[in-house]
Amino acid sequence: MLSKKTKYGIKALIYLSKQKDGIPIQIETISKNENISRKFLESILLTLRKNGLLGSKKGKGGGYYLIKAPIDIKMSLIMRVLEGPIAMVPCVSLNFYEKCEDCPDEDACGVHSLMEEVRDSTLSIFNNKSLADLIK
Amino acid sequence: MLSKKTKYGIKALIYLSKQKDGIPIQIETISKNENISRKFLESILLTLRKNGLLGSKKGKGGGYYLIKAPIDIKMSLIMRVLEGPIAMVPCVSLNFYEKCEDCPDEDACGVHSLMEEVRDSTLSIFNNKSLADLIK
DNA sequence: TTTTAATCCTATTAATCCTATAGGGCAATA
DNA sequence: TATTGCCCTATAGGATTAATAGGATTAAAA
Repeated sequence: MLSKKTKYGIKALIYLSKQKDGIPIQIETISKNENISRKFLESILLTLRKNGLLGSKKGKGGGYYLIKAPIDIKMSLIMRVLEGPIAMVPCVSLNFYEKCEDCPDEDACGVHSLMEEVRDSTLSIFNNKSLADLIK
Repeated sequence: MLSKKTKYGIKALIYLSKQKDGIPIQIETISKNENISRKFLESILLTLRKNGLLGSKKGKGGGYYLIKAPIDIKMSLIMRVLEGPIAMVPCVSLNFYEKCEDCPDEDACGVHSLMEEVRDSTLSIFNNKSLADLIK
């Protein structure tokens, strides 16, 4: 299930996509327009900035803005930054791989190969969708 | 991320698939062979039984057994029973639908249609895999 | 130079969900 | 009727998520 963090983050990104390029938008503005808790949103925007999705400007007239064009922001990146691994099990995760301690042989594991399939199909969707595709 | 409940449940189902049909296997046996906490496994097998995946026999010589052949048990059912909705958001869930309280128009929502795609592709994998496919 | 308006950052709380355990009840078999 | 093993509910503890608090820092404007 999608966390609220991810949901709020995507909403904020969509909101920013609709603004004029480069003009900083304040947290408060997004918070009110999208009905998201001010402080919670603050921490979300911070991680989006730290992961290179947003730029910010401090002080009066400051705020957040998109660094790249919406069409150049893949959904797979957004999902990884906000939600974490796309795979359902760590042992098939490309970016967050971890071995199962209880599984002697990954290649022989039925769950492993099943989850690999799921990962591939999900990933191909997220890789082929950009933030721009969410705005219609 | 897949919960331990689901992981344990699948392991137990695989274990039962490998047994002779209809012979009840005790919780204790599965617990020891698959290294799963006895009591936790007990509650998992109970939900599998209540959802029509397993049968049980009480008393001496009792235990759990598969009701259907592994090939007739779709992974989509197993996932729904153990993990819950397959969709990432309730508003695109087929079996556990819930309206987003913050979204005025689902058809205009970009997240909605994106998650519908993800659901469809995941579901088509789970619908086309059975428990039998996990055993190789 | 002072005020004001913003983000930045860390810490903490509150709530929820997940994992695991406890203990007795109930049914079937021998 | 004793024993075996599932049935069921309750609950504890921990991890994660969601939200809040408060001040530090930076930049623009008065």
